[in-house]
Amino acid sequence: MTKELILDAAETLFADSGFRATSLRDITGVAGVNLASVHYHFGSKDALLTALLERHFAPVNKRRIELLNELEARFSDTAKLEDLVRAFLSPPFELFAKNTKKRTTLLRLVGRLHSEPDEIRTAFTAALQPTLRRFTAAFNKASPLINSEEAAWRTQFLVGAMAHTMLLGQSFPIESSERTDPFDLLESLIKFGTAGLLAEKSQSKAALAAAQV
Amino acid sequence: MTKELILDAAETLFADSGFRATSLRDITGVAGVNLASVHYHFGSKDALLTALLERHFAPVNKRRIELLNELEARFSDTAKLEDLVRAFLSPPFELFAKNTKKRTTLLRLVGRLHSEPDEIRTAFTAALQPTLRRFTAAFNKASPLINSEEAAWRTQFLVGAMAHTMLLGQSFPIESSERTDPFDLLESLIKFGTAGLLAEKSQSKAALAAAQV
DNA sequence: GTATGATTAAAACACTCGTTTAAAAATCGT
DNA sequence: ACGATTTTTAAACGAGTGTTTTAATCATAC
Repeated sequence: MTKELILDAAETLFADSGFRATSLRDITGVAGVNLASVHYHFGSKDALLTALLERHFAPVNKRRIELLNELEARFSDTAKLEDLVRAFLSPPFELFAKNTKKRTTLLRLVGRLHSEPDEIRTAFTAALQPTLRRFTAAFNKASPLINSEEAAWRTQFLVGAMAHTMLLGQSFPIESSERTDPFDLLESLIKFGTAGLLAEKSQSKAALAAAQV
Repeated sequence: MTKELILDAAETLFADSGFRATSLRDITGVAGVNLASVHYHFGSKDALLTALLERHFAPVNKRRIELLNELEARFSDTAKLEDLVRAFLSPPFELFAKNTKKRTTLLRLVGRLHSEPDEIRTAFTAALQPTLRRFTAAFNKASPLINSEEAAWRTQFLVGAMAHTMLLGQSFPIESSERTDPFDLLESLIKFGTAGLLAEKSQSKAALAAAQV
């Protein structure tokens, strides 16, 4: 029980302020448990973060791969790019939809993790890497205008757009729109990313120079 | 002289490890100056960061607005979207190109600032906000398929893709490509962002539900 | 050359951090 | 009901933080 209290508190605080800026005393204070119980149950602050990631984000990547497998099985080698993008982006949004209490907390946490200092981010990034490789290959196959190197770059662009959007969370700095259904946001992101991935490749400066010879 | 040494060292260290994780002793150690000189010249660690931003990133936003003004003056109200995107994205890349010594350090620093904990990021984000508003309006005008709210969202997507890309910097996790000319990266990002901004708007779930009545 | 002001230097301050220790309390099987 | 195990508690440790203080050094003008 204490274990859950700690994880819940840590989730919120990490999402709000980041890993390094959140002290164990902050966490145990919010959770209403003793300071030492963190080390009793998890061993260290780093291990607490690992447990946190394991609890929520391992399932996200698993779900992504599931969806990708379904698409590839169904459409052999002609899966529509938009479906692929959706398979990549929707699992984290679904994740938070299930945890109605936390609302956008988890989304912000994911967004933030993408930009934590390197020592912290490494574990998170490493876990994402295999998933990214699969999707890069799938994007590349579904977007014939670009080569594999370009596909890898653009996948990173998509990850960046996603992470930044999640980090902003509910505090989206747009005056006009009070209606910020995260799933509308997801749909916009899918359209944006799909079009970006499909765009004609630009010629590199090196290629242009060679063409003029 | 000491002032410059401190700024240079802080730039690199902040870019590598983030603001919070970098101690003043780290900075003065690298700079080879006394610890107290930071407070003598800047007043505090926060003020040091402010000075850093002022030195490099105020010119970036100024340049963006300059380029935007030129485009709008030249093409009245039909500026090409790709040119607008280029006007927004290229100044930070030009910035680092001038500082040949530092290479991608500055780029990584900008990328990281977009995701520092809120207290730190606020100043940086606030400085970006007016620029973002101008570009959002310009994007909206040049991309007739989307409304102003959608344009604001997509501008944020673009910022996210840019920030993430800059943060990755030279350590781009792509095996195949050793040739990572940052300006090729910029061109790809422009193509990606332009296409994303031009994409047809998706119907929101609310709109779909209304249509079925 | 010496007085004046700007800069640097060394040391300490008050505080927070993650972590550890050791005792108290609670839980559970028998 | 008691003994064993798990969990919680309070207190402290050592290291590291930003900041301040005080004295020493430097540069510059008279």
